Amino acid sequence: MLKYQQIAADIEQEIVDKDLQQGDKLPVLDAFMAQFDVSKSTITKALDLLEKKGIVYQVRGSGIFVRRHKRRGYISLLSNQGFKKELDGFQITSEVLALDIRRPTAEAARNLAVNPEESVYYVKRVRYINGQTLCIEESYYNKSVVSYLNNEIVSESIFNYISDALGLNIGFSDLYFNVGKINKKEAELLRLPDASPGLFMEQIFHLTNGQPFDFSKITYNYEQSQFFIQANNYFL
Amino acid sequence: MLKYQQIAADIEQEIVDKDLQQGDKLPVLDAFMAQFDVSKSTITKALDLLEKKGIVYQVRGSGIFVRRHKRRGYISLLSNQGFKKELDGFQITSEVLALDIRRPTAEAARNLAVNPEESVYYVKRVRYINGQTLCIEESYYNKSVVSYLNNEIVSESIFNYISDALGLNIGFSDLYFNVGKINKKEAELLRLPDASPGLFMEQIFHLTNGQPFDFSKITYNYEQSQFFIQANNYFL
DNA sequence: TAGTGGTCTAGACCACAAG
DNA sequence: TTGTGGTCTAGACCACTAT
Repeated sequence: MLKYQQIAADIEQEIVDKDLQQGDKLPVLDAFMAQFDVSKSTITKALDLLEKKGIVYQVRGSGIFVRRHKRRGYISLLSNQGFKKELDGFQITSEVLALDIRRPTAEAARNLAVNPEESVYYVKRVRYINGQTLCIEESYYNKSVVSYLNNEIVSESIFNYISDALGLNIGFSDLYFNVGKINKKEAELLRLPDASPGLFMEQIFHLTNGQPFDFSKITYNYEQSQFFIQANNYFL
Repeated sequence: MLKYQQIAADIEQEIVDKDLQQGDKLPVLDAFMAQFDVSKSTITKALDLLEKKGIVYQVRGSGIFVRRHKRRGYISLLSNQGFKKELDGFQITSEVLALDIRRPTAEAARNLAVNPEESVYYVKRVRYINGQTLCIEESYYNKSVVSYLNNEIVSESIFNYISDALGLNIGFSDLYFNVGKINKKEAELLRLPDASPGLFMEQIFHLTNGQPFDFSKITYNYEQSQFFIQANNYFL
């Protein structure tokens, strides 16, 4: 692990351990430089990482402060990998409805940037949170990247498998969503009345080298769908 | 403007001018160093900024590539300032339903971190996109930050006023949302049937020094609500 | 092996905030 | 005025990709 990543992790851990709250001040740069025995740039890099993650904010001339939102049970749309951390204390399980190798839809082929003739993995799951339906998920995986999947893998965290077992590095993702009414089939799976509100999401995941490997379409149970985003204003 | 910001802006402009697409390769670092006559760190800083904005991705040992999503008409949830840029070609207008100074609700006071006795600006608007209802927006502004508002300002972009006229620096925001059914009052304003699906968003905006100054509750017309997010995987 | 991006340093200097 | 974070440099060295 790189120095600045380790330092960032240490500082983050310290925030958790000391249960620091929004607005609490962290030590000054000089203190961190001494503590970790590294140059100013390395500390800055570590803090920039924490800032990107939405954990601190830096104020010139003043100090470094903790950024911590207070609401629990919201799904973070930035931490990519589905749920996990944001929902600690919440139990996520999956029921696998389909797992096979097939031709992608035109839409899937386009989003995965693969030839429509080329087979892909298809996975359809219903996901549950504390026993209640959370969402229906249909995923297409580029087979030349994700070469093998089985029922066991697909019942657990597919992303853990991809990064840990396959050693692939997940880089970034594009996420689109809109709101509408669910159809009869979706209503059945989500155990909701027909034409209930629904959140429809599409997400394309890329490796760090830019290659798309996963195109997913997710329909959320509106009763369980609470999301949050921490945005930074790089935009001016 | 700082060197690295200017360089980032120049590179971004060049991507637009040359109409580069997702995956297109940019010049190598050495070329940029020569072109702008700055050190490697400065170029790296500029490219990191563009990476945070979701405009490029960098691949070690390979190069720097353009990242560009293809779908148009989606509202970016990361570029903070409501709409504007993402919706070029789309006309956004506002109808002001209320503008006054009042005691905040308990909820607004909590989110703005002000005393419940302390008056705040309250603004309620309906926003239209190409003449169709887009959303209902109720906003509370911390009066000790946003000291003055009038009907003219509030009919246009409040954020432009805050940054340009008041000279305040908008830093980051926390955004929460869920999906449900709109009530009768909301249905009227959005010109939708009662109990239509709706997206309910709450957003807290902070200055760069961390002070919250705007708490907004927004109800979106589900027919006009298409959103996108470009996420990076800093999370591992 | 050569090319390319990433990390890290030490230090000079700048810009903003607080007292 | 002092403290604090931010920018920028020049250069050494490292890690990954492509060929």
